[in-house]
Amino acid sequence: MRRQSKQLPDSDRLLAPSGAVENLLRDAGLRPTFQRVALGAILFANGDRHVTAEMLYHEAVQTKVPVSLATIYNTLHKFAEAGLLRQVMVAGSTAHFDTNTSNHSHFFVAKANLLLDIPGPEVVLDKMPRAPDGYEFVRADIVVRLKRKDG
Amino acid sequence: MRRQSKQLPDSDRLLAPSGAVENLLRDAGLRPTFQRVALGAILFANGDRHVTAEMLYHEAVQTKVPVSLATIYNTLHKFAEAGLLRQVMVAGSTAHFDTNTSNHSHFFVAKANLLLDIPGPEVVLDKMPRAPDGYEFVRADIVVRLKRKDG
DNA sequence: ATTTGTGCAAATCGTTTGCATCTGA
DNA sequence: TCAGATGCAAACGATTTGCACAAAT
Repeated sequence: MRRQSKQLPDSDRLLAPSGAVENLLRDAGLRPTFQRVALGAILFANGDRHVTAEMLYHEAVQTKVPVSLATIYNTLHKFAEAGLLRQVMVAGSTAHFDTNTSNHSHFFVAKANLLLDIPGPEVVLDKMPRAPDGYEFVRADIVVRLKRKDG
Repeated sequence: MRRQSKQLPDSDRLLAPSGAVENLLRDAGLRPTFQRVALGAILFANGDRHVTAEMLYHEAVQTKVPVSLATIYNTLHKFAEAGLLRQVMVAGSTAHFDTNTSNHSHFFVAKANLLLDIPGPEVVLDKMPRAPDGYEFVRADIVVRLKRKDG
């Protein structure tokens, strides 16, 4: 069923319906501009995904969405602020964003810059440590680093 | 007992004895150059510490150790390669290095760029997830993010 | 009409690299 | 002697910023 894209940005591809995305954004208190709706359609179409700014930018360009890299960064941060995305700080320079905003852990393959959700509640902390005096708990991040079996 | 430093880089301050550091480096297969010994003295003097390149650089400059930032980066990576340090990828742009190379978790205060060991085996994973086919486990990193109680 | 978002290019930050020069074994 | 280290400055990649213009309420 998945034919090649034929310059039809809003059809012929697995994108979320623009109307739905518009509401999503409005409900999150964000102005549904053209680029935000288009990026939202890319991001929230199918199940959960992980993107970097660069990845989303390329995807947008391929989908003929007129958008600049600066706006990609802007949008990713706004979405994250609004709770539509979760920023995953896994390592190194590049920031990853996850459309799965629930509390879960990640696999990360450094060489491939590949980020994956760990399915289910398989990884859990045994005990929560108590925060030192003067500080309060924000969140526990668990990253299980992997490498290819050969490499 | 701790008087002010008086331009006496190798005394009058809690530094590891150079001889000991030299042996440490030699045993790790690293040439004990002047800067490496000096940086090693700073790093391995007292208990466990965490440094960024920038932090170590400033400390070195203050201690009148002639060293360039490039060499700091170089040295930190060589030390890490040799198992004398562990690189902690906690977030964002800056790399942290930990003189505690044992398997343990961290607290991290983003605003202050402050990294702390979580004492003892307080935080442990309940279950290890099995790696997806084709991949193998490298290591699980646990970072408990904190913020100041007021801020 | 006013606020908010966008695009571009320049600026920034942490880090790496190329290369000539020094240094330790 | 000579591989390996150092320092400097330039190069780098990801991200951010300043500002003029455009779009949404």
